[in-house]
Amino acid sequence: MEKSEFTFLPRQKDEDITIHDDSYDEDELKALIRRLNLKVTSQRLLILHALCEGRRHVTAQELYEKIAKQDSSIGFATVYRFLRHMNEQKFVTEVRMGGLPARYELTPKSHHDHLTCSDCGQIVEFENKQIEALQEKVAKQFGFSLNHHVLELYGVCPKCQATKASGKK
Amino acid sequence: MEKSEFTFLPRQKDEDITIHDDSYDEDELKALIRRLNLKVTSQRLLILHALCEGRRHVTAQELYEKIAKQDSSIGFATVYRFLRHMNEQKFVTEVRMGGLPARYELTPKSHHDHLTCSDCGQIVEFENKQIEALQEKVAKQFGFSLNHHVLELYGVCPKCQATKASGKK
DNA sequence: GCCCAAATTGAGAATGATTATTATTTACTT
DNA sequence: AAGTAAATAATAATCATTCTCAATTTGGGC
Repeated sequence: MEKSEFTFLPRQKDEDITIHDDSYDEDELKALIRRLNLKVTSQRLLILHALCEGRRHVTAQELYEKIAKQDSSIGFATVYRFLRHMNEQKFVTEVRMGGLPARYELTPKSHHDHLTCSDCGQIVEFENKQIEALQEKVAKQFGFSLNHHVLELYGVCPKCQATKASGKK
Repeated sequence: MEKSEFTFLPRQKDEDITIHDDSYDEDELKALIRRLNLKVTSQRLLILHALCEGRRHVTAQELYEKIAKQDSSIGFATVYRFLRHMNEQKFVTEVRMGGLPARYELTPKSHHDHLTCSDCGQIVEFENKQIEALQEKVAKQFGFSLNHHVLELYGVCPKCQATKASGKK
C-alpha cells in the first residue's frame, strides 16, 4: 500500500488515517470527521475534499470560493467553523503572518518549516537537517530533551522584490 | 558611559542611539524620531516615553490607554501610525500570536531565541550564529531577502526530566 | 520671531478577517 | 420513522487596524 504525504494527526497507535494527495476515499474522510466528534455533513466533506486536492496553505476565503463553485449555497461561517475545529484538534495547522489572513494546511506527517513573504503572504516550505542538528545541540547544551520546534523565517519573495524595485518612484 | 538593554536598531556605525531602561533623555528621543525621517511631535515623544518606561510586549491599545491618561486628546490612529513607522524601520518589533492583537517591544539590541520547557514553562534564551547563517542560506536559496525570524524550541528541562524519572507513577 | 509648504493630527468612517446570532434544516439514536 | 441535538446559511456583530480629511503643527528659510 502506497502511503502519501499527509496523515491526520494526532496519530494514534491503531487507527491512523492517511489521506492520499490525489485520490482519497469518502469513507476515510467520514471517519476523520467522526474522530473529531462531529457529525458528517456534505459541507464538511466538501471542505475536506477541497483541502486534500488543493494546494496547501489556503486561506479560509480561498477555500470558501473554491467550494462555492460546486455548492453555491455554502456559507463561509461554515468553512471558518470547521477549520477552527480541525485546528483545535491539530488536523490542520494554522499559519499566521503579520496582519494577513490565516492560512491552513493539513497537518503534515513530517515536520517542515516556513519561509513567508511579508508582502504577499506566499509561503515556501523547507527542511534543513543542519539547522535541526544545531537545535539539538543547543538543547543538549542546556540539558533539555527536545520535543518540537517552530521556525518561521520572514522576508520578501523574489516577485515582491521585483515589484518594489520597478514600482518605486 | 553605562549601556542599557535597548538600542534602537538598525545600528549604524557612528550614531548608535541607546535608550536607558529607566532614565532617558528627551534629546535622545528626538534624535531617534529624526532618524526615522519624521517630525518631532509631542505625541511621538509621549509614545516613546511610554514604550521606554513600560513593560515590554504592549499592544497598541494598551499604549494608547496609558498615554491617554496624560494627554486625553491623543487619537489611537496616531499610536498605530507611529508604531507602524517604527516597526518598518525595525525600531520596534511586532509580535503576533494567533489572532490576538499585535504586541510591540523596543527592538532588543541582541536577537535571541527561546528554549522553553513544556512542563514547567521555564524559558532559556539563546543565540546561535551558525543557525542564523543557515537561515540566511535557506532564504537566499529561494531568492528571499530575509527580515527576521522566530525560532522556538520546546522540550523538557533538566529539572523536569529528573522529576519525571524519580516521581514516575 | 514669522511665514508657509509639507507633515501630522484627531475624529470618525471604512475595511477586512473572523465570530456570534438565529431561525431553519439535517444527521444520528431508538 | 420520530425526536432531538447539532449544523447550517444568512447576516449582523466584533475587533483590530487603516484610511479620509479638515484642521493644526512642524521645521527651514527669511
